Amino acid sequence: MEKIKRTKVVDLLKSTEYDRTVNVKGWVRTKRGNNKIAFIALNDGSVIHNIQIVVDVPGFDEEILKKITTGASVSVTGKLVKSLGKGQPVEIQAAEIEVYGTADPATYPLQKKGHSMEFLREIAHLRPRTNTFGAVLRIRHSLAFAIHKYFNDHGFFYLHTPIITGSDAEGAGEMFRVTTLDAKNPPLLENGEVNFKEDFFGKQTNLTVSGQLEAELGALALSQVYTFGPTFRAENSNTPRHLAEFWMIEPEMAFYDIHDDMDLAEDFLKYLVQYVLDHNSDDLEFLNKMFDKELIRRLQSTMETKYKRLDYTTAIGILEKSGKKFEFPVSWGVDLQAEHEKYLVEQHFKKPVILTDYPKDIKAFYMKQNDDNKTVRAMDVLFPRIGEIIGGSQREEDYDKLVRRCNEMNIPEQEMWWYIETRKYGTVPHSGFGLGFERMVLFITGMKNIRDVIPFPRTPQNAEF
RNA sequence: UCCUCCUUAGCUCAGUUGGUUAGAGCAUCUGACUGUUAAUCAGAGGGUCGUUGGUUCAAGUCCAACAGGGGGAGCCA
Repeated sequence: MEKIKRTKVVDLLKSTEYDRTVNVKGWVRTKRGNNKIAFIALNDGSVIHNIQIVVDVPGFDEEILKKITTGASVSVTGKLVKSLGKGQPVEIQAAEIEVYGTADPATYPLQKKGHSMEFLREIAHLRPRTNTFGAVLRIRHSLAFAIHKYFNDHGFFYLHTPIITGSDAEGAGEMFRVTTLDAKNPPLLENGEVNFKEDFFGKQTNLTVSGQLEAELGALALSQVYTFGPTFRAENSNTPRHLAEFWMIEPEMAFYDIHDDMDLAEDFLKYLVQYVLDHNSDDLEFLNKMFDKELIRRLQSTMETKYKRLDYTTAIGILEKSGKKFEFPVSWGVDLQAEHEKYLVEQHFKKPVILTDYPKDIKAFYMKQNDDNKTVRAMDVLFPRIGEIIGGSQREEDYDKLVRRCNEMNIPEQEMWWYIETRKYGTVPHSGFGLGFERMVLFITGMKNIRDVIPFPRTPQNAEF
């Protein structure tokens, strides 16, 4: 038989050109039947659905059919026909089957039946072959693409900020050290401390915790830039919302005040949700059915509503008047705890909330100071189920105020000279925010644990795959 | 890092006040069935009860330490 080009399952299922010979390649999900007829559900990851292969058993070598078990990889050539059974539009009547790789059923860990997420994390090398991870990974891709598309279509430039950074003053958490020094025998100074002058870069370096400061440099030249890259936090965080290695999106815009910043954040989030609703409906329906019956409705409701915007001081008033007993008592000046954010978003307003103008003492040094000398132009977007999904602010563009704030917060001015100097030459008002990519995937897929929305999660005590 | 719960077959779990030979469903294997839909029906195999130590005549069951995992909290995105 002449060689026929492979067609993906996603295209075969949409095809109405019946009775033509096609070739499909993929991994067996199930085989069932008897000694006359067998049905193989084949999946190639192009779509959540399988294509059904119909096998006339007496016409095939028994040894080949024996190898076709759950997990095996095969190439099937045959006639694409309208399905005789219910449940699928088309099926393939197999004429030729080649087995690429077998999967011993006695040891292959993936069964036809569902597995717990905890078990699947232990077999991260195989879990992409499940329906759930296929759906999550396709949605993750869609979201990444939509992010680039949104910014590209809005005149932003993709700026690549460094992954290895020489500054440790960003204040966004513990950092991973990057070094080529011998851990057992490092060069020492006379006082016994490690001599980092002999290290690869001639100074202490770390993995980045944020590309924001560098993104600001880009915005102060290109007007609108964004970063989309990996970030690293060496915090000992063991929660369903934290990773040691995660991806972050950080747009930074010159000539934007905090209101422009909030407008962009809200429009951006809605665009991403709508993009996935439009392009991944099969995967969303699967997740909605299997994991989270409210998922699609919740996504749609965040599209329809306008996010509630209010300042920190007003929010504190609402919490104080709520009459609720919080584990952490509320008063002006405290940082909002998860329980407080949950109350505001899920009980009081019942919609996403954008909180602004936080006390300066609980926020970073680079945020623009308000005239009240108490608060800064920060804005956090709080989502149901997730909590803080975006953190952003208008940046302090005044040279003297920024230097004063650095001194107050013990930020080493000499290390940050390049950042501070942008306020000396052609400074402009500007703003930006950071979106945790995995938290967005978490929200859109309805998954419950952030370890299940990234292919290879990095968490404390876990870097197996 | 703190609090809390869990660890029994390949997977998901049950296992009584400590008491003979540790159970189920699914998966796997064998057989039956001419169109199945996470097929169905019948049968079979499969366990050092996370590890180490202790209490006891006797430990899957009680105690301790350690390891791994879940949930909550903090840190944050």
